Amino acid sequence: MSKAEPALEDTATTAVDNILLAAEILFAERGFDGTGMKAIAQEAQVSQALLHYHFGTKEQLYVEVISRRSKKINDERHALLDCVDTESSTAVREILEALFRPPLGPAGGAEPYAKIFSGLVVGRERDQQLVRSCYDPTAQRFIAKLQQAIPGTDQATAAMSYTLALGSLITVINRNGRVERLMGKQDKAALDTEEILRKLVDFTEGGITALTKA
Amino acid sequence: MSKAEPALEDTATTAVDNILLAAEILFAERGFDGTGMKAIAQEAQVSQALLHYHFGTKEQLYVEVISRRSKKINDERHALLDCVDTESSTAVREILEALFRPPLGPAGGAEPYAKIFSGLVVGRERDQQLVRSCYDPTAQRFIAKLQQAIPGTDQATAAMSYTLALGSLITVINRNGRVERLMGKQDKAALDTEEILRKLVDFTEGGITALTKA
DNA sequence: ATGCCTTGACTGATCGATCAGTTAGTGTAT
DNA sequence: ATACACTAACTGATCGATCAGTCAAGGCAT
Repeated sequence: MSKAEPALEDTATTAVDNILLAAEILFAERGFDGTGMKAIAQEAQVSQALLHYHFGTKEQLYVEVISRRSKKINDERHALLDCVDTESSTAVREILEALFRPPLGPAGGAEPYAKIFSGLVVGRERDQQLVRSCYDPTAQRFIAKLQQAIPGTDQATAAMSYTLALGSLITVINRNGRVERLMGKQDKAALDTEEILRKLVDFTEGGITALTKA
Repeated sequence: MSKAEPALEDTATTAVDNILLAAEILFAERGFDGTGMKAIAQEAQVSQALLHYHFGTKEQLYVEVISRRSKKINDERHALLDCVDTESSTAVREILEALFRPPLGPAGGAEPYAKIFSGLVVGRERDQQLVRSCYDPTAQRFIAKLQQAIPGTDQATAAMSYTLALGSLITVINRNGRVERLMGKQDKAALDTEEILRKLVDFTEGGITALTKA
């Protein structure tokens, strides 16, 4: 009993984890400039000074939130992508599913991050270097895999395909209710994630086919 | 000569116009929370108090910037959309071009707004009501036109097509250089607007075809 | 001289960041 | 075992800077 055993620490999270979680939620809801260190500290139920003690500056905390979450997402993407057989007739669909499913958050708990993720795609200057370091390497892997799956596709076309497909994702990842509103749905129920994913893959596969045929 | 004639006011803009232009630029670069009224006043070369005199609050100034620019964009969209013959074989392509070309900014001067436009699509709570009032009516017109052009398409499918197509737009409207970077372009020249527009229409038309066939 | 613009000066509030100081745990010499 | 030294974790108080917004007064047409 002399040692603390981290194995059984279930809900008893550490202060650092509390801060990261609180920061992720608030950054997602209000953006970087809209979120105060005081609000994060209150949400995490720690003192504001502790945030600076652990992360230095607000910007470094922001970087930490994004780099950690992006690592989880991209690790999951890589695992799915490596399973794709580029010779298969459904290769493109599988590649797209590997691209879309992890950020759509089937592995629980990534929902608040979705807004940050979307924001990065259209991001300001601050975010662009983050995208470069956290997402560009993975993007290059997807682009290369697309070129393998569709013979005769140059990097420019594959990169454009990747970019446009990613754009389609971010309009449905947000879950702001606009799609349902434009659909004229009477039942207020949100769309099912699997259904969205299927339509997303249908749409982007059709788009890529059109682009690479042209 | 007793009246001010707005016809010949070329570069001699009014203070209100200067404020709106400065606000648009800064809101686009730094976002709502990242932009201070002092910075807008300096950019517009007027006093900070004048901003509050003309627009009341920062939020009202923001609304004014977006509602004015969105009106121009959507007026242009409506004009193009009304010219589309839904019986034509190229109807979908023409509809998509009507959707994409105005915000891509061929009519000069809309470039800084592109970042605001993108931000609205993935927007926070504040922006969602703005999207509803400024863009939803136009969106419904495009969705209805799509249903006319592709017989047998229900509103849900057309709305999903519209949403996904719009997502593709916002990744290329930003011009943050990522597409060129992922393409591995040696020449630092940015992509031509007309070329981007063509690929965008190719991609989204293929996607919509896939969605409506399914 | 009346009414619309425009301004400098200013307010209280909130921002991110820093500080000295407290607590708890750990190793170490006696 | 006991006393001491050192460190990581954490906090309350407070800093200067900046925030959006206010106000009385000046300029300047008609």
